[in-house]
Amino acid sequence: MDAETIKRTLDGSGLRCTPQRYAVMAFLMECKRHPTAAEIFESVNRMDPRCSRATTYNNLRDLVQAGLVREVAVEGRAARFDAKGMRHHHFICDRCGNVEDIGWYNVPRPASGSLGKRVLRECELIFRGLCTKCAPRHASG
Amino acid sequence: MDAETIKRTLDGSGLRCTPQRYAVMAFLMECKRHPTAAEIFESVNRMDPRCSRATTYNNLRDLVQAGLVREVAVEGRAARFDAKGMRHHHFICDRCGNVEDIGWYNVPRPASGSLGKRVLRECELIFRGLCTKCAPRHASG
DNA sequence: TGTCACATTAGATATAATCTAAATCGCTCA
DNA sequence: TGAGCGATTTAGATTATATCTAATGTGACA
Repeated sequence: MDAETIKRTLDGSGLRCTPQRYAVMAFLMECKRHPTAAEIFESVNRMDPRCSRATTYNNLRDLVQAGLVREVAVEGRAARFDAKGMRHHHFICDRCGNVEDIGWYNVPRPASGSLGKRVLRECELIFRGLCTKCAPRHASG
Repeated sequence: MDAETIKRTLDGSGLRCTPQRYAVMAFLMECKRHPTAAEIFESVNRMDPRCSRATTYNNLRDLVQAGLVREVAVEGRAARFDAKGMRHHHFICDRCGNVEDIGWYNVPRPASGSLGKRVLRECELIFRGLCTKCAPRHASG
């Protein structure tokens, strides 16, 4: 994922490509995990101390609003973030709260009657259980 | 939903049926909305000032752990709660954060290969968009 | 009635996220 | 090049949400 691609992605969404915003987006794009805002801040700030906490949160908000990044709320824990690359669903570990990708497959929409006058924008599938790390641990104790 | 049913439900989950716990459970069972913890506390506390904030949160945690209540995390907002009655999916309004029920229908599980060694416990569908209240407001301004 | 585990409490504390007001950046246009 | 100006950034305060603590209460049962 080269710098030019990220710059063009930001430009295409009407977001100026500032060093801080670039750093947040680049980090999310190369990050295999689904980091929390605090993790993103730490990581980006370590690489470039010019990026403050507020800026990290501001940029995450902007990126989510622009549709470039997805925010995943997790019960009782900090939200996780995720650059929208290939479509996928999410698996959330009940034990450690980690969020992982599950390959995308089509989900049947609800009957139009059950939506009423609501405007449907997105439709996502969330799986819950124990992740690979937590499953054996849980089994033994 | 009579008192005896609630008492039996709690007993059946190994939870003592205290007045506070009963009040939280009863409120959730008769509540059509999906209230936040703060709303549950206010409502229950108004009816019976003996139920403190900590107790409300403690009991919500216990009820969720016992599988009687579902917690729904909402991006950027307080979590919502929901007595598990009939199975259903959820619609979350992007604008006001309200959570509403969508009639349940079967969701195809992921291919076992994509789950790896994960232990799958639940599988839920989340719809996002604008609720009935917010849709017209949004269209006009 | 005494005991013990479970429950509850008020208020302090922790955690996550946002707000504020001032400073700075970096386009655009001349 | 440089003035104007809206977008962006900043440190730290503040808010919102939830949990913890240590003392107290409660009820089933011997």
